[in-house]
Amino acid sequence: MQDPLSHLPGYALRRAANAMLSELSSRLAAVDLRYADASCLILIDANPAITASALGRALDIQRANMVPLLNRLEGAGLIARTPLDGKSQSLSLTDTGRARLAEARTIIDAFELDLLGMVPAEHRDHLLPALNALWQ
Amino acid sequence: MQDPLSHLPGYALRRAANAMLSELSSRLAAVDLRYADASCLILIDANPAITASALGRALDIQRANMVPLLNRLEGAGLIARTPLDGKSQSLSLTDTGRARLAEARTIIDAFELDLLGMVPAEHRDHLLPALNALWQ
DNA sequence: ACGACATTGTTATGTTATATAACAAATGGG
DNA sequence: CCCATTTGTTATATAACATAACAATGTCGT
Repeated sequence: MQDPLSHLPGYALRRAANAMLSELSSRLAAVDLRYADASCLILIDANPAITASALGRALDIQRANMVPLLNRLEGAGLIARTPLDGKSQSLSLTDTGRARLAEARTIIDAFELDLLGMVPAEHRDHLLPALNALWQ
Repeated sequence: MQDPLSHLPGYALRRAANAMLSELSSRLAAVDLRYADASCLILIDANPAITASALGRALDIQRANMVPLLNRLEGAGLIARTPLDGKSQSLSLTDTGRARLAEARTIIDAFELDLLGMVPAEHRDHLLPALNALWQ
């Protein structure tokens, strides 16, 4: 089968991201978290009292789409929303949330190692800077 | 803002792929094609009389999800489905499809150049092999 | 201090991509 | 020739992402 697509960086980027996301998602399912959930927990942990919209901006998720996401995390008892000034609300991890995040980190760290392990050594150190240049 | 996520290859991969896909999609909209449409046209062109399910396998798209995709391409007059053996059907580009593909190629080629141009020179040649190692 | 303007959280809604299960019809290997 | 597999298809569900609108609130310039 002729595959002219593999020569296109954009196509390879898409396929690689899909494969990665699918594998990571299934591993995170073991602790009942989605990819976006884990990202939120990590970012809230690193930025205590961050605002819902600031979190959305950091993750490039629209305000409107943060609502069901945060509802789910709050419903699972992982985060708490505290009114900040009548308009904004500050987000924080509950104890349960911190514990779950610790579990997620174990999974994620192992995953990232496996991911980099798939890349031939001579290309490995170039991957992260190259990828970050594409969006940051 | 603390951003522990940018250090994670998996996260960078996701963000880069999203940024790429969003930009390419909006450029392809100029010729009324989606990302998946363009991929199909390219692959059908490179593999004349390819079967619908073989195309789906090559693109990692489920058989069931190929149906609306191919319906759309056929409805737009870009491809033709020809019964092959009573069970399979062979796909081919119409003249309109070939012309549209030529337009798409111009857009895609320019896009891939721009994409690689965003990557610092010292990392550039490592991107494609690194990405392909992650899924192929 | 006030008024114009921007921001926040939210609801509602739509689209795209992707997943599974089921089906009839047809193929192909043993 | 039979049985497992493949093909195209329908129906359906979920996740991710987008837009528009809204009320309430904050902010900034004057």
